Amino acid sequence: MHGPSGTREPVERPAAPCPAASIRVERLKRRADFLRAARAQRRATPGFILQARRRGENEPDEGRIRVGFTASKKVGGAVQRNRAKRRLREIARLELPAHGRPGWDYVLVGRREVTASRDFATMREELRRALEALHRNTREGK
RNA sequence: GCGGCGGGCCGGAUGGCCGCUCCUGCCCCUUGUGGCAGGGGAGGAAAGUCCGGACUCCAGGAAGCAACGGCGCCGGGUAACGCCCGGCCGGGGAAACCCGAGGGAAAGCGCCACAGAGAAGAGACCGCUGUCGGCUGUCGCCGGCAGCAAGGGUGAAACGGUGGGGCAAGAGCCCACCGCGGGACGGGCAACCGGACCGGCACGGCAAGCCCCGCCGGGAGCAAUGCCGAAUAGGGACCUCAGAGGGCCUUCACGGGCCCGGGGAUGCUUCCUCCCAGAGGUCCGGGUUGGCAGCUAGAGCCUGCCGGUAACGGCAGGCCCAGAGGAAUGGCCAUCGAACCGCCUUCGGGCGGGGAACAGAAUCCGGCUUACAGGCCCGCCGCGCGC
RNA sequence: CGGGCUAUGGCGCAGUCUGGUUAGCGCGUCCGUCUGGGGGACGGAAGGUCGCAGGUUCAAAUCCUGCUAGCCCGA
Repeated sequence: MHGPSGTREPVERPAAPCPAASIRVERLKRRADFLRAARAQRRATPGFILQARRRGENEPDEGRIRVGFTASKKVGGAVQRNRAKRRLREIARLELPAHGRPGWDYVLVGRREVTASRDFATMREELRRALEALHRNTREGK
């Protein structure tokens, strides 16, 4: 991206409620979970759409972060869809352990063209901001 | 050197850091959704799902008939094919070469619009010829009868073509050549090719219209199928096959054996083997939404030799080459880098920009078809120049 | 994995099986007339590579083959 001087990306700011480093991120598999997440909150970014939902008290896996990925046929052919999912998986892997919250479900939805081609560092930044916005929104709402 | 034709192959490279998945080995006071190390990890089309198989279930197999579907020059290859190779015939091209669903229209039915006189075993509109009559000075015109089908015209197609003889005018009426039909004989495994001689021409097209002939095909599909676990009340209602049969031998009896009969696929029928005294289906209610096998060693890949014009086959040696399951094979960076664009050029190239097509396994193979930036190699044809 | 349907003027549909004559119908569009104007009625007109590419045939929207796009079933 930049010249050779661009050493590393900005050092990650220790998020306020920094969770345990060994936190696991589970994969969302059930259709019902996807539907519930879609009905909860959402936030659109240029590269993807983030849906998020805090699980109820009696749901299992209390301390876990769960995440699912959606890339429908609208995103493109198999190549575009898989590429979009791979990149979404990667930003989730890099950002969610530090910036996600335990007990939440997240779903990342791919968009046509953009998800597969947008600058990677920018998408990471957008995910951090979207997570922050949704969490703040919930605190104020409740 | 230029233009063209055919075939084969490749389809970004190297390294670093961080991940995913499978396999193997090791480690553990954390036997876990664990850790560490090493190794494997998309394609020529993985695609469309258009053919052919393997495999599994419908119990296994063989045969006939009917229906339906597919295929269709000949020979070969193959597990098989609608694929491939070689050949034949027809068409295109100056050639290399390319294209062809290419059996049967003298078994039958059907169709051939419009135009045209006439469209299937047809026809006489304009015409041509003779003769008779009328008109007329003549050329000629009109009408009747008889003969003709050459010329004009229509059409996609008009019942051989060209030239000559012949005739009142004409016509395969006769002749030559070409075409067509038959064909002794010769060549070829065959499709087919050549063809002495004979026939005077009769036999239009469409079968990707019905059809006839020959060949092939039972159905469903890895969400097939098998096993384990968990859960529940192995619950309830209804329906189907059905006859829970008969005889004989043996035994005191229980039981066993044989025969007839019944059932066990998904058109009907026959035969052989095997199996059965229970099996199957629908609906209501409840539970589960897990795991394992199938799952990758195969019509496999590489090399060499041999057979074959070739497709391909045989033998020997070597190799192990993705196995996921909301679905791995990735992300980022650096260097090198093709197309393409700009500038310079001593036409060899140099400098800068630029950054890689179509597309991703889902049971597995053999084909076909379609998409594809660009590059490499081989062979052939034509033209020009030089030796 | 298996099966089916559709594509025709701007829109909705016929025609395709059984090939041929002007590819037709309704709505819409445009022009004109009636009205002071609008609406409406009447008269007239324009507008179609029949999804794409090959093939069969004298002739193809129609028959055959291969593609493309959209939709719907079943396991």
